Amino acid sequence: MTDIPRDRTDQSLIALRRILRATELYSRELAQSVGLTPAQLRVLQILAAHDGHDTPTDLAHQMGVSQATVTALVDKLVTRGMVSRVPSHTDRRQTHVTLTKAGEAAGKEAPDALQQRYVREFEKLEDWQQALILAALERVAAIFDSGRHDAAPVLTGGEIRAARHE
Amino acid sequence: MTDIPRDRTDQSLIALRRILRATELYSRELAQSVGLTPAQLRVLQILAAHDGHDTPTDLAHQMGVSQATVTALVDKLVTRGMVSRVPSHTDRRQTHVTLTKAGEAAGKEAPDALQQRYVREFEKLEDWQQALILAALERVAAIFDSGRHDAAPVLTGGEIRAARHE
DNA sequence: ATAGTTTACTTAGCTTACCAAACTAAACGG
DNA sequence: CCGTTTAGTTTGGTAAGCTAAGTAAACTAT
Repeated sequence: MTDIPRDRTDQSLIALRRILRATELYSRELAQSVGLTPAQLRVLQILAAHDGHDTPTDLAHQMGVSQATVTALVDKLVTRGMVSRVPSHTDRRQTHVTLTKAGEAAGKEAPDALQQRYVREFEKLEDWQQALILAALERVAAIFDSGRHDAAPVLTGGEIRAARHE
Repeated sequence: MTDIPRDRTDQSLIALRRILRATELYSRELAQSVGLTPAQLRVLQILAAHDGHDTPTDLAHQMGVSQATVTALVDKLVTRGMVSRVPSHTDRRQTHVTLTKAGEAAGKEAPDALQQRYVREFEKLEDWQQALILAALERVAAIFDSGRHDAAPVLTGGEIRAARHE
C-alpha cells in the first residue's frame, strides 16, 4: 500500500466513462433503429419480465422515475400500439399497463443490442474471468449505490414525502 | 427473457445497470446542487482539461453530440457566466469557448459525482482489489466500445483495442 | 478576382424525458 | 358519511437532443 493509487484510480475512472458513454450513445442509436426511444424500450422490457403487465407505480419504481413520467411514456406506447391500459378489477384505482402482441414483439426484436453484445462477449470468457468481472462490477455498483440515499439535500422547509426514490 | 435467474451473465448485467442508474441519478442530483445540469458540467470539465478553451466542434466530438446541441449548451453557460465565446483570430469562422473564472470554479467545486464518490471508495481498497476492478472495468469497456463504429471487431482472446480516447 | 465549395457555427422548430404541483377518483378507516 | 391515503393523470415547465436551413469565413479553381 505504499503505491500511489492515482494511476489506477484514473484509469478505472476512464474505463467507467467509456462504459457510460458507449451505453448512452448506443442506446440512442439502437432505439432509433427500432423506432422506440431508450426509455420506451425499457418499459417494454420491464413489462416482459413481469408477465406482460405491471402498474405505473411499479414501473416508476423500477425505472427510478416519477409516476408522471411513466404516464407520459405509457401514453406514447399506447398510441404506438405497444401497450394498453387495463383497469384492475380488484382495485379500480389501479391500471395495468399491458403488453400488446406488437409490444412484445418489439421488445424482443430489439432486446437491447448493448445487452446482446455484452452477453455474447461475456459468455465467451472463461469461468474465472467471469467471476472476477462479476465481483468487480458488484463492488463498483455497491460503491455507487451506497451514496444513493444520504444525498437528500436542501429542501429543509417542511417535510417532503421523500419516499419517492427507490 | 427467462424468469430463472440465469447466472453470472445476468448478475453482471444487473450490476451494470445499477452502476448506470446510480450514475445517472446521482449526476442529476449533484449537478442540481451546483445549479448546473450534467451536460453543462461535462462541458466545463472538458474545457478544464483543455486549458480552459476549446471549439464547439471539438466539444461536440468529445461529447458525442451534435454541434447544434453544443451551441445550446454553451448559450446557457454563457448566460450563467460560466464561459464566454472568444472569436479566433487565426480563423475567424472559429469560436473559442472559454472558461471564465466562475466556470472554472464551478467545474472544480462539483468535480463530477462519479469521480467524487468513486475515487474516495476506490482508494480505500487494497491494492490487489484495485487491480482486479480496473482490469474488469477495462474489459467491460472494451466490450462496449468494440461495437461502436464498425460491424465486426470479433475480439479474439485477450486482444482488445483501446483506441480513440483523448 | 470572383464564383463555387467546404467548414464552422448559429437559428429555428421539433421531440423526448423528466419533474413538481394540482387534480380526480377510488379505497379505507373510522 | 366524512376525512385520509393511495393510484393515476393533467398541467406547465426545464433541459437535452436532433435535423434542416441559415450566415459567414476560408479555401479552390477557374
